[in-house]
Amino acid sequence: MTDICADCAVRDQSLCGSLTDGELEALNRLGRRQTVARGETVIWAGEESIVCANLLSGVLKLSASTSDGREQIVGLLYPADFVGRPYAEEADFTVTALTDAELCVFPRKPFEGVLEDHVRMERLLLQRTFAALDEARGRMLMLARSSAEEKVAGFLLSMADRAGGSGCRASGDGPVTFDLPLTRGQIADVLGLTIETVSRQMTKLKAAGIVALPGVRAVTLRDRAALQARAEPA
Amino acid sequence: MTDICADCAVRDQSLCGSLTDGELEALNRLGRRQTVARGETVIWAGEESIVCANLLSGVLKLSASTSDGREQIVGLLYPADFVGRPYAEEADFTVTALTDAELCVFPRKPFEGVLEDHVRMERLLLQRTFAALDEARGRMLMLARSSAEEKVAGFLLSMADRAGGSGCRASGDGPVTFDLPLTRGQIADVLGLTIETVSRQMTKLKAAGIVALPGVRAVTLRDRAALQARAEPA
DNA sequence: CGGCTGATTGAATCGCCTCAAAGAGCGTGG
DNA sequence: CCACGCTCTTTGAGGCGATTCAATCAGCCG
Repeated sequence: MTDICADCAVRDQSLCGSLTDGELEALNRLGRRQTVARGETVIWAGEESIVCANLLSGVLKLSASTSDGREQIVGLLYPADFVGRPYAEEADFTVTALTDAELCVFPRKPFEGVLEDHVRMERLLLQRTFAALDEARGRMLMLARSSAEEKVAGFLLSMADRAGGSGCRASGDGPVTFDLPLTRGQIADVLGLTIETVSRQMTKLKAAGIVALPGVRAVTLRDRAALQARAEPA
Repeated sequence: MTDICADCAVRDQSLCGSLTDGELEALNRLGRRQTVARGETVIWAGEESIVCANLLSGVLKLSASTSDGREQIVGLLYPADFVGRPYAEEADFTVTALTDAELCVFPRKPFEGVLEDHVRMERLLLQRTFAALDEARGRMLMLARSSAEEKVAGFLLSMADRAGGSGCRASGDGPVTFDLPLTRGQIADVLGLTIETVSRQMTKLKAAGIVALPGVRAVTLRDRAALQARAEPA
């Protein structure tokens, strides 16, 4: 049998890290690799909640929209993050790939069974869900009480931290360059702003010499401390 | 031994509903009743996470603030809701009583032990945490994308639903009257508005004949459909 | 070179906030 | 019992930040 877990890049960071090689068997039988292209939607809000998954590579967005089309990104998912909503018949949020991505997908019902058979995995999921809840609540403060400048500055900082492992040039306070996996419009959806406001704030930070924008997607932090000062809250 | 669970009003609705009378013993030994007065803070953000609890009666707020004092209420807690954050060394949010309230308090560490010994309770907590996460994310959409009018209308509807059991006069679309457990300022903190804006929106709804305000704390829904139309999104 | 998508910039508007003052409800003490 | 002080609410006037609408610009691919 092909062992899809054998070459799993996130084996130890994901939920599966709580299982022994033997226990992994059960999941191994259940899971299947799936690649999704940038822009593709994996889960639709309002549809039946069919699958759960581990994200192997790429970045996904978790979004909610009003009936008249206003959208809000309520979370971003990175490799090793858990995707989906066990114990719900219906998905409340839409999951869409921001970059090409790879998932390890499990049918929800059988996955719930595995969860129930493996207490350590269930406990790890509980801890991650708490962490996600904390993050969501922190984001509520940001959305409701931060100015556009604070939102953009904070967002750039968090993206820089997140990109630390890959596109990083230097840590400390030296210039760091990285690529944003989001368009201006998507950044606006994360921050609860409009695309024009995000653009204006970026331009302002550039004019202040705090960041440089070598390309449309690229960002260089020239003065992390100044950026931090403008991010303040969150 | 005194059995504090014996006369528990929320025995079956709370996390404890997952336990048999026998299993309840362990929690019974751990827990202690605590009453808190309106305005009193139970958990301080940034402090060590010492306790978890079940809310027995009253309403609590869960809030976050920026370093410069701006506050946002990130959740409301009602009887039978779970309070606190297992598996975290530090509390990220402040919990404060909006009304006089009664809690069944457990020291966090020992509580985690009980959680680990009782899989059904842990599973129930997982499901509740997922539900809280869904709610928090839905609230993000509201905070970021709803107008002041939509926020206030939606808030009144949700409070009416919540008060359904107690202060209700009639269901359906007839006039329903209930008391808000929150001041205008606290409503503003929930909705990410200012106190003045909340007041103005309430006045506007009253002028439109959609609600009546028999007292400062009391609200009567005169036209639920119209209110729903103004709430739209969320 | 068009044509497309996404980003930037500008001008004008509007919604909500800020600041300010007055009013209502309520408990306390003279 | 009423005056007083306190907190919360309402209402008004004015300003500012973010949005809206609109046009231009940059990168990319056929």
